[in-house]
Amino acid sequence: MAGPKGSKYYDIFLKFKVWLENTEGESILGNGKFELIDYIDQSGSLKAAADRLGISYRKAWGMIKETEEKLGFPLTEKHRGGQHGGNTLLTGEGKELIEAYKELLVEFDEAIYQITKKFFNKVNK
Amino acid sequence: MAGPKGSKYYDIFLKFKVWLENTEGESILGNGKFELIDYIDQSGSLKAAADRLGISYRKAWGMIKETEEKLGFPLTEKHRGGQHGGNTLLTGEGKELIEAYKELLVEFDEAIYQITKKFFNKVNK
DNA sequence: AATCGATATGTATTTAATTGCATATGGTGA
DNA sequence: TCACCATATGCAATTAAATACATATCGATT
Repeated sequence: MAGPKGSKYYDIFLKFKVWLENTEGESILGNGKFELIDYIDQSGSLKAAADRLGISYRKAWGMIKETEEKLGFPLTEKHRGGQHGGNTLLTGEGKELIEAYKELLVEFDEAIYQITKKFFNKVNK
Repeated sequence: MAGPKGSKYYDIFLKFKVWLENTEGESILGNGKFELIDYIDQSGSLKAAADRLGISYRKAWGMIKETEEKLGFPLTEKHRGGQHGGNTLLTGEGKELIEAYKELLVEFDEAIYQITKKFFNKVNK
């Protein structure tokens, strides 16, 4: 980590996480679900997104369902049937959400840099 | 949340979390453990701190042990025996750590305020 | 109408995390 | 030296979370 080799917190790192929560304190979506939604957007398929994330289709499906239920509106538009079995696209809200989240992460990273630096300066020796 | 009543994300909140991690990606200490350490500092007793947090002594003891093992140095100084059974105090490192963490949280809160506001402005309506 | 592949979903299983239980240790003051 | 009470720690038990398994539905294309 920050600081010279051998300092107390040399191989300790400060990590952070952001997520959306409802009034009951239930997590609605964090990084994993954002990634899933992003991949759905890129591939047009829930199955493809699940494969890419290395999780089961069953799990990915459950993640989306749970998120949409808690949010109260859909992020995806699913179609089944057809020669290719079906597909999943993002709604306008879904697209807006991943865009906003990506920007959020960038800004978070920037803000955190200075804070982290200061923290380790204080604590390392 | 941010935005007028009735807006899409009206009762959705953006939350964050910070914690220390080692090179193996194991969590070393997050908010719960910081709180525990802070209460130990205030009370001079692991048991009192556990009671205040509403967790078992067994659990609190395990939290401290695990943290110190992963960190590689002690945050507490335990004494047992005596009329009152014993007590637990913070080491210099322990005190420094909770001080630094408290400041970190304040700075995080400040930084996040603007970012959160922007996020919900983008995404609400 | 038969095929194919993704969506849809209940149920069972396994694994991990938490909690609780029981019991030992140690030292000060009465 | 006995009682008291917090620290110390293994182990059982309970819960919760993640994964796997099985099976159904749907509709464009052939």
